[in-house]
Amino acid sequence: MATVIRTARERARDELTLEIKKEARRQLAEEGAQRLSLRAVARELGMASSALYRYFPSRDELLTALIIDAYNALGERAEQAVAAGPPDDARARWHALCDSVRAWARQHPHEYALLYGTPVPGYAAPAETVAPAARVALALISVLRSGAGQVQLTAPVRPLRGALAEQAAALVSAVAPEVSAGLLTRGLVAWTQLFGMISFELFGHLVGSVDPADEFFAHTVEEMADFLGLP
Amino acid sequence: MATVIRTARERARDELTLEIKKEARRQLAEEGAQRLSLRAVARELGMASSALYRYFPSRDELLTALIIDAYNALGERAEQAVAAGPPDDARARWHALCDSVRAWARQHPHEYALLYGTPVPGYAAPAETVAPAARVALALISVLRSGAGQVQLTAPVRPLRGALAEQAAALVSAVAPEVSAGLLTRGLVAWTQLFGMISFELFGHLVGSVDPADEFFAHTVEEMADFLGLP
DNA sequence: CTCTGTCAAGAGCAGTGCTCTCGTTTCGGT
DNA sequence: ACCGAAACGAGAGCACTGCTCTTGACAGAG
Repeated sequence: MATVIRTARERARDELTLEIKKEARRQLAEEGAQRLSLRAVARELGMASSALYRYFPSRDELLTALIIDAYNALGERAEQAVAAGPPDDARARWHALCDSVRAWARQHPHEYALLYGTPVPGYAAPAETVAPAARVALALISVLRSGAGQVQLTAPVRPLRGALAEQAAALVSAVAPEVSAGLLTRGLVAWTQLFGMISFELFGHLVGSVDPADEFFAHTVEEMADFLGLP
Repeated sequence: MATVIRTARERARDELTLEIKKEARRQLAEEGAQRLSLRAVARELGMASSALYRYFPSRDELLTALIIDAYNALGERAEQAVAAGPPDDARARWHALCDSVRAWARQHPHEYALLYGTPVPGYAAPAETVAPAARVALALISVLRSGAGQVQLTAPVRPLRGALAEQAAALVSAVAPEVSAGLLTRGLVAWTQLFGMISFELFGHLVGSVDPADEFFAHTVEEMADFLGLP
């Protein structure tokens, strides 16, 4: 196969592409996306800045590559956390999922900000990013599915009206046939709550109220598990 | 008073300061904070870029001024929405609060991103920003206080452990003496949920699931009202 | 009227993303 | 084995950016 018998040129190209992403990721982790500079990457790699354009057509493309890698890293971590939890304990899996996402975010704050912070102006997420981006959400849904049969809601879900009913039904039939539309909607609420809380913690909005946020986070995850009716 | 009898110089200075902020806000609203350029502001005002530094010592200082203005605009809008609601209907006030925040965010997406998106690298929020930033949270707490007596929780609040118990107690005694620590903690959960949901909507994370988000937002606000036990 | 502090403007520095050109190297087909 | 085409790295250069420093003009206070 052509993918196995590669010319020296192709091997060098692939290696350099990885090297560029590695150095870019290093600068991203240290300084943030805003200060990620193509020239600085080139300088660190000992090459001319113009040479980088043979590998990434623009700075945005390089950032997109980093975004995809970050989504996959976070998604993989979340999937592993869910898979490692006891199969019959949806609540434990929910905790594992939330903890893993928060831990990753705290370990990679700039990458988290790149994914869930302010989008780059005039930047439309390319189609290649949506699948990696969906992994965390799908992990959350897999938790709901694993506990779908034994869900015990303390309060009944308010009826879904109009467009929301259709959206929820479409999602149910697409990714979670054994979950009710009401429970899936609660999953969406918990999803936005999780990332809202993590963003507030990382972006400094909890300073002065519940910072450090470890116990607030643990408590909230538990309360949201109740909200989801997880057994 | 010296603030009334102002020299022509002082008046010109104040006017130009406002003019600069106005033009900067215009560019911010159009292009986002990332692309806000001091030189472009100066160009638009017909002055040299170096002259701007007599009014704002750096780009960050100008951004800080815009941040404070934005926090105040959002805070004022939220306070008015709460105040305009029926005094004896905490649930209606909660809806008004959430709707006003979302409406402002959708009308001023770049300013919202400046407040709740990725913080600028190496930028520590100056002390002048914390009071304006707290206004929305205080408006939320005022809703909790107005309904504190008649709260009916569908599920009891999980016990607060360790540091969280202390943090919640400190907040209660500082800003909401008639609210229980458990309810206030739920308020914090709803607070992070609200901004998480709005951020996801504005930053494009709801595309493909519940976009447009109007009905999802309304539904979630109602469910969170139940979560808070609002009458 | 003089003197002092404020002001706008211009030049300049160091940095950015990106483009174009120019030799050189490498690869695939003949 | 050769030769043209494609890929490559380097360099110069463009149009920007935030920011600093100097220079000369002007307004306000004594």
